[in-house]
Order: sequence, then C-alpha cells, then structure tokens
Amino acid sequence: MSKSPIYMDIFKKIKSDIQSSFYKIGDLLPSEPELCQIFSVSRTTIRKSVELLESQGYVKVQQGRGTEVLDYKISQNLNKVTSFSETLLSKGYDVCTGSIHISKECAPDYVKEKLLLKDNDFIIRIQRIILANGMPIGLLDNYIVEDLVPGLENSCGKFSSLYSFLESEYGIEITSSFDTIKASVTDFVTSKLINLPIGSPILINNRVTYSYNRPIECVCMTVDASKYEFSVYLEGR
Amino acid sequence: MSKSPIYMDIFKKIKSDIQSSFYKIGDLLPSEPELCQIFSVSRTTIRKSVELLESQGYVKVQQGRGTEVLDYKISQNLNKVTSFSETLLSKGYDVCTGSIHISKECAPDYVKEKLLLKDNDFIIRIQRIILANGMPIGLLDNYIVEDLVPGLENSCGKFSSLYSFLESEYGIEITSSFDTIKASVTDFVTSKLINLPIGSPILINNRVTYSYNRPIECVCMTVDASKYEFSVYLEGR
DNA sequence: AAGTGGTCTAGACCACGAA
DNA sequence: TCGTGGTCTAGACCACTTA
Repeated sequence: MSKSPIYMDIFKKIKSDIQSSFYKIGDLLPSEPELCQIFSVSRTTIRKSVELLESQGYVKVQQGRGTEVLDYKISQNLNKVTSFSETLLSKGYDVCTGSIHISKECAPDYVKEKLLLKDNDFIIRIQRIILANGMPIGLLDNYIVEDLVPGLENSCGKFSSLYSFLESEYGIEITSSFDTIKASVTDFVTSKLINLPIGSPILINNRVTYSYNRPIECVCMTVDASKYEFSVYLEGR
Repeated sequence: MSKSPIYMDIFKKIKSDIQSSFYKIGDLLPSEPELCQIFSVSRTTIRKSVELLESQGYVKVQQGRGTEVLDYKISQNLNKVTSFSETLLSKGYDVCTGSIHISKECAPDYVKEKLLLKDNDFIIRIQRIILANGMPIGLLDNYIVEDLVPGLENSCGKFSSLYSFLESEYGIEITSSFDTIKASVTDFVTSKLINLPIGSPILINNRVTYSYNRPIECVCMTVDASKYEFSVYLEGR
C-alpha cells in the first residue's frame, strides 16, 4: 500500500485541513498530545509532522502557547520552484513545445552523481525545443529517475509543464530545487536549434529537483538571453 | 552553566571536529550507535545533531551507507546576501579592487525608481574594476542612498567588501536583496575594461539591497561568465 | 497552577547499501 | 548477511506562556 512514513501522511492531512480551512488561519492546532490521540501515534511522529508544517510556512510553533495556523498564501517563500514553461508564461510569452524526444538511457556520470544513482540505473531523458510566441527561445534537457515515472517514455505530447504532469500523473510532489545559473554563447548546434547567430548570448540554468530531500530530476535549460532573466530573493547575511 | 540542549553541544563539537579535519572531507562519521556511545546519549539526540549538520551542509546522510563529511567551504552560504567580493573569495579567488571611483551624483531614473527616491535626491556611486588573482574579472557599479552614508565619497581605498564596510562604519544592517541575473556579451567598452575579446559571454547581476524592507542600494555587477556562476536554492511550489 | 512545546531516554523493527 | 540510517513507541522531565 502506502510506502510513505506515517508522519508524512499526517503532515499532508493537516496541510489539506489548513488549506480547506478546517483549521482556520490564526487558530491554534490541537496540542501535540491531542494530535497523538487523534492519529493514534506517538509524540515523536506528531512532532516530525509539525516540523514539516513549520518548515513549509503553514504554522508557527511557540513553546508554552501552541501551534498557530499561518496564512500560507502570504508566508510562502518567494523563491518557489517553477517549471520553465510556467516562468515563461508568467513573463507573458505564449509557450509551447516545438519538438520533443523522450528516451530511456543510461545516465551520464554527472547525472548519476547528482541524482544519487547506481551504475546500472536508467533515466528518462526528455529533450525539447521550447517556443515562445511561435519562435524558438530555448532548449530543455530533463533527466528523470526512471523508477519514479514508469511509462513516461510513452507520454510524448501529453504534457506541456513537466512538473504539473509529474504531480498529477505520478503523485510526485516537488518540494525544492538547487539551481546554478551561468552565461555562455551559442555554439553551432545550439544556434541552429534555437535559430540564433553563432555567438549569441544564452543563459544556462542547471537544476536538481527534490521531493522531500530525494533528488528526482535534473535539467539543463538553455535559453536566449535576450528573452529571459532569472530573479531571486535572498534573505539574511 | 550551559543552557543549550545537548544535541546543540554535540552538533558544535562535531562541526568543529570537521573544521579541524579531525573528521576529514569524504570520510564517514562514526555510525549513529557509535556516536551514542561516544557522547553517552540516546540515538534521538544524536539524530538531532546530525540533522543540524546536514541542514547546514556539513554532511550528507545516506541510508545503508553512513554519514559522509562534505566540503563545507563549498556548500555554505546558500541564499544569503553576500557581497560579490565575498562570493568570489569563497570560490577560491584572491580578490582585490583594481580601480575605483566614488562620486556623488543625481540618480538616474531607473535607480530612483528602485530606491524609492525623489527627484532631487542624490546617490553615492561607486564604480570598481574587480581583480581575481590579479586579473580583471568584472565590474561593479553601486548606487547607495546618500542620506545613509555621509562621507562615503571620501572613503576611497578604505574597504574591499562594501557590505561589511556599511555594517561596521554606518551600522547599516543588510537583511535581504532581490537579484536579477541575465546573460550578455561584452561590448567594446566592457571588453577593454575587463580585458576580454569583444563578444565574450558575461553574467550580469542586478541587485537591490534592503535593510528591513527599506531599499538602500542597488548594484550592477558584470562578470566574466567563464569564471563565475550563480547558485540558489528554491523551496516550495 | 496548568498546559504547551522542547528535550531526552531506551528500546524496537524496517529499508537500504555494501561486501 | 550485516551494519547503516529511517521510522516509531511509550514513556519522562524541563522551560515557557497564559491565566
């Protein structure tokens, strides 16, 4: 049946209870001993769930007082993981996939390292040319851990935003990513693919995507620098 | 005496053991049961300490294998506001300022907008050429709200990290920033300044810096893309 | 004073990796 | 197979907030 730990199920249950206003913003959650009774588990397990809720901004835990439900719409982190198609959409482009090729491959070493794979593990590779307003704007090269997405190689044309598809079809919740951004210029091949003169500036975004600390995907996005930039909010020092 | 919890003491002890290379990079820490014996505590406590070490990037925990000591010098400082000289230092470059010019100017319109200035407000502008290992690597162009930094225009040569200087000399606490990263290629002027062929890829980082939600500075950094990349951790979706 | 979350113990069983 | 970390239990006492 369910392979996920109990604390994860409880976390999701409380999260959805908050989102459905069963627990209202500003209220206190039931106390930890009460939650233990409600879910028939030990306090350790409840605390792990509450820890998750807190880390994702759903509640504020205060000793001596209780656990308050926050306005998650406001308190969510600004630096959210968004798929590139989502980002382009929000910049006002009309986005679609120009060409796509899905294949099952043995992962290159650097991908194996990032995704903590063993030597014989396979990945699903998705290569795409992304169009914005009908013109090529960039390339996407995704590598996804094969075990997690059986049959994905036959889903050509069934999605535009990969992350939404992973969530709806495979129940994979994307919780975080680590992005590295660099600049370069197009070589011959890239120039042909996205229809730019050789030597045009491009932004390259390498990302590893995680679902609860488990790496599930890595992706390299190459995009026309004249049509894309990357924004981020930094906090603390 | 010590008011801190045991797991915090153990965390600090192991952290300093890592920093002093008692536990070397790439080694595995003693297993959790062993650590229990070493510190005479239960596994819950040890796990809390290891969790802290992991969250701060000192170790990588892997089921079935062990807890590996990471190179903390590389993995530190995610999503914190760091000055560019600090970032370059952490990447292993020997950083210094090649040339510097400080002036008091009327702010350009786009700067006024970002810093919420009025028409007659002035800014202190600092233009610098940054050297890494003695070679030009990039340009810095800072605009700082004048009211906050009286006399800064006479501080030429008194600082290398601007943010540290603002903190120590003016008590300005930098709390957050909003960064936009884009790619481009050098034009004639930039090429001359940082000693690259025309058309070389560069990364441009535009930043607005805040002290408790008040904008205090904006800066444009232009840097040789072959020697710099930008990393960020995104959370939630 | 009573109830909250914070810390901690001493066990147990399971899933995973390496040999 | 054996040792690792991952999860979980059923307690206990402490520190803090509120009333």
